[in-house]
Amino acid sequence: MPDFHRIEELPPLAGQTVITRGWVMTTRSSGKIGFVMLRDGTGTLQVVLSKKDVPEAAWDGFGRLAQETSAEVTGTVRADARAPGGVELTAAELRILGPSADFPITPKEHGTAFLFEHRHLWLRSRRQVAIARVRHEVVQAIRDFFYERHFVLVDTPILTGAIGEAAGHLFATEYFDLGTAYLAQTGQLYVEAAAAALGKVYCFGPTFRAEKSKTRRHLTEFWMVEPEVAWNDSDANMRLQEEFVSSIVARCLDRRESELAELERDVKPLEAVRPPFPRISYTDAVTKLKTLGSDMAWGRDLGGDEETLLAKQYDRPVMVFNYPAAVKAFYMKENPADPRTVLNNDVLAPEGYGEIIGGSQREDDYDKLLGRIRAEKLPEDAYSWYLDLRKYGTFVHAGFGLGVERTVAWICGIPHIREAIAFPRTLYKLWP
RNA sequence: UCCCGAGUAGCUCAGCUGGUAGAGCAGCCGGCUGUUAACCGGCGGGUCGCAGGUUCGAGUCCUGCCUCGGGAGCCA
Repeated sequence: MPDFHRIEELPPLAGQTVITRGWVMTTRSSGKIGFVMLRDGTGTLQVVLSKKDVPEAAWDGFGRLAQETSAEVTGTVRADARAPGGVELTAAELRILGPSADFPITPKEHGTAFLFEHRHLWLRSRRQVAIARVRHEVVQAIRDFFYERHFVLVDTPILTGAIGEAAGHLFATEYFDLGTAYLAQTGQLYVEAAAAALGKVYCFGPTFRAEKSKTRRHLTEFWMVEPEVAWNDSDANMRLQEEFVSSIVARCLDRRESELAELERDVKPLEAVRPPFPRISYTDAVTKLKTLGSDMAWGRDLGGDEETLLAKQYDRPVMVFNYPAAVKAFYMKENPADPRTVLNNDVLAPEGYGEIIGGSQREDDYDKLLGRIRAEKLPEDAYSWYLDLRKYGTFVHAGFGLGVERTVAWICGIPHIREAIAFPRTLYKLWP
């Protein structure tokens, strides 16, 4: 295989003769001169062919190029103000590697239904490439953040027995002679066990929810990162969250500027994302929502409308803490100052993107936890190992979960979470 | 599951109080030596989501169904 260059490597090579490969985006011709926009995932390149300067076979090949034909071009790198990107390739030779006819996604408008039916091909578009690169940066920023702070990655099981909150919202599958297994909707309970072993841990993997959600904020399969820290209380948990979110955003602003520009993302709101984030108790939030015209009542969970209304009041993510125990999960620690509430918090992203984090201090009192399990009629046997964590050296600890796709959608400024993952899984999408 | 909305050419859509199907783009053919979603000329392209009903006549009106999109609930 001959040595070749990726498009991103070409700008410093002006004057040199190189080989490059890629896929055709568009072609244009003015009779005896031809232009090809080539992309290879690292960048885009304009290739110029002059009929009199290339072999007949190469000129003939130019005529057979169609959208998404893959081709190899040999030519001279040349700086030219007329070329998009400032550098173009004057072709000496062109070879078709893979023909393409009638590519379904044309450079015109398409509806989302059509695009998602062709998701495997839509991924090649500029916007989708930019989103994929931002997502990659978000994931790397997450891993680096925890690595630098000496957290240990613990991979939690995807197949689990009956555990978690409500089994009706889990995907079920046969599991040999052990009955039904469920796809995990959280790694949190396992990561709590690991926190007692390793101190600061996190899990990062796919999560599954069988809810029949039909909104721009929901997927049935999504990626979630869940840190859990021994000896952190709810307040320390919130400080970790704001530092975490701020570092992810800063990293994208620093290293994915061109992708955000490609997505036409206004980065002003992102630049404001710095600690400290505003904090408001659930109770104060209810009062505030009422003054803003909402019919919100104490005791109800915040709905999408309430979250958006509240988040609009701030220029950065807002933390809402200490919700009523009745609307929250059994494992959240009771608030000693007001037992009607628990020591938890959500982080609401600005610009209407909603909840990107849900977290809490965990109930570390054996009897109180057992009481909650019984009150919610959860299978006590299934939670015996979880109760053990409170039996053998119980410890103050807290953690949270951040939804990767919601975070990516917010940072990219895209309207629908489905574009934030390569192959989204929703109520009606299992293919491709 | 509930509430809205949409299904017409490969794609995006138009089609008026009912009169027998239209545009742009894509594709194909031809022209052009600097194009930027190039441009100019020409050509082909339809089970109007499905089934039934009203009517002399239905893309258009009525009923049912199907598919998809948005929202609610649930949550990250």
